[in-house]
Amino acid sequence: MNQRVPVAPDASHCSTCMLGHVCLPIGMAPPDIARLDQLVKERIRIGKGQYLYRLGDAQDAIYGIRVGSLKTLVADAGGQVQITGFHLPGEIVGLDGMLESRHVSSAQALEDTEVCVIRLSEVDDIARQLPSLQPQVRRLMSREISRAHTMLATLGGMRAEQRLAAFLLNLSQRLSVLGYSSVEFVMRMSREEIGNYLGLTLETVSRLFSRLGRDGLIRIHQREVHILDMESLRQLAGPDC
Amino acid sequence: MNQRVPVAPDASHCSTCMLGHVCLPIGMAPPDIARLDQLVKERIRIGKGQYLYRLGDAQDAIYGIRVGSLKTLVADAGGQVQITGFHLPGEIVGLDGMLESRHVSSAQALEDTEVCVIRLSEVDDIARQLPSLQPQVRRLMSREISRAHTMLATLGGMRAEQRLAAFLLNLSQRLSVLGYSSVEFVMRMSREEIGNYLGLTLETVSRLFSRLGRDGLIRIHQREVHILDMESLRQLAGPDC
DNA sequence: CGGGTTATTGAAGGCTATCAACCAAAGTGG
DNA sequence: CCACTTTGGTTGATAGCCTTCAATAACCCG
Repeated sequence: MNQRVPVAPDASHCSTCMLGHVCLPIGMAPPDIARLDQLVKERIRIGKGQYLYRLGDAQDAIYGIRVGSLKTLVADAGGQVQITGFHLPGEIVGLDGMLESRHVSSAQALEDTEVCVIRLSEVDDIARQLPSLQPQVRRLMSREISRAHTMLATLGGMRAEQRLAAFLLNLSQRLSVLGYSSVEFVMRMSREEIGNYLGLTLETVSRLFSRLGRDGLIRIHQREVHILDMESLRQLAGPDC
Repeated sequence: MNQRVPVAPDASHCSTCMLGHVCLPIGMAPPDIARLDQLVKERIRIGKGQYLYRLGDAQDAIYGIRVGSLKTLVADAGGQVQITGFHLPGEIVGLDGMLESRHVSSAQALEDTEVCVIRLSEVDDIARQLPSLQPQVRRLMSREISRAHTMLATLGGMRAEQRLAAFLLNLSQRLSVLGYSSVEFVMRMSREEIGNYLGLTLETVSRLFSRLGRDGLIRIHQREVHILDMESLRQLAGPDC
């Protein structure tokens, strides 16, 4: 099951973490970042397929992904689920569910994953000596709102092929920020998960991947993707991406 | 244009506002709510069709709706827009765009509207004497994230008729919280706006309204709706709504 | 009252879901 | 080590939902 790991005194902290440029400290002044080091006192290791939290669990912390990846999902009473996001290292999950201090979604590991635990009570404590922390948390939440709104535009306004192109470009862009190749990567999620996320069936996803391959925009084998023609892919996805 | 109105000393404050049970103070202890009164020093009146803020505007405040209604929307470089929400009195808008202190969406009045201005700098000031304020703001943001995720599930997993039924039920429920009838109300938005919001064309929306009318679930004339069979409507929308 | 906006309705076609078969890879267990 | 099973992915045929194009009607506001 999930393994809770206290952070050793000599272990990597926010100020020395390689993900500092994308994670919680993003955009903060270096002296402020040093003060974040007290914030994370615990980490959690999650095996592939395990849950970091589930709908209904008490919520008193948010989580920064250190290694691995997660999907977040909501479920209705009928058991139908909707994947609301795929999350890579440096991203913060668990931002919903503060209304009732109870998670209204679940987070499941797509591979073996480790997250930093950021307790909200500590946030309020440390914010007394670090006034830039509260606005920072708001910024992170704001980013999640904005991300969800962009996703609404994708589901509401694009057709299947556009959605898939936008999905690939988004993944490519986020991986490149982390230092990985933007044209050659492995998708950690199944066709079914991609389809659910994009409001399509897995068959449609598979077909469209094949078509993008036939058209020479990508080369794809199972979950390994090569982007061969980034420009055409961008054109497909629309003016933004 | 928009009219900025200082809040008179004897005017209604959060502690005496009729919307206290749904707006920013929701769930806060009464003595804490009294302290919120210093938070709102200004209101803005917006005429129908006018914008409260637009994409790219500097952002340093959030807004609580006092009277009227708004839609929020995002736009891509190609000019395509996606409506991300319709907002009623008591709801807070402007929660996105904190990442760069610049709005990444726009908010437009569906009718003559008045909002309370909540400056974020004041939030951080007042929070020093009122520790429950920061968590409260996070709760509101968390609610918006959760709302967006629910909407993703609607767009990703439901067919047109279900989406429209869910839309009507959602509106009905929110209006009833405000003290209005839950079975008879006026929609302030056009068919096109509903369609955009739900990822449908305006023709599909119109057709489905007509069909729901023929089937006896609702009676509809232009923007006036009577819900005749709430139960069937719920059944249509799915297990939750 | 007229002009423009908004809503309704019809016909046709395309996109995507559904149903189904098949394949590949990875376990599983004897 | 090899059948057998399971899981995930690909591809085909068909149906149907929803969009698109189009025309008409109703409404609203100056």
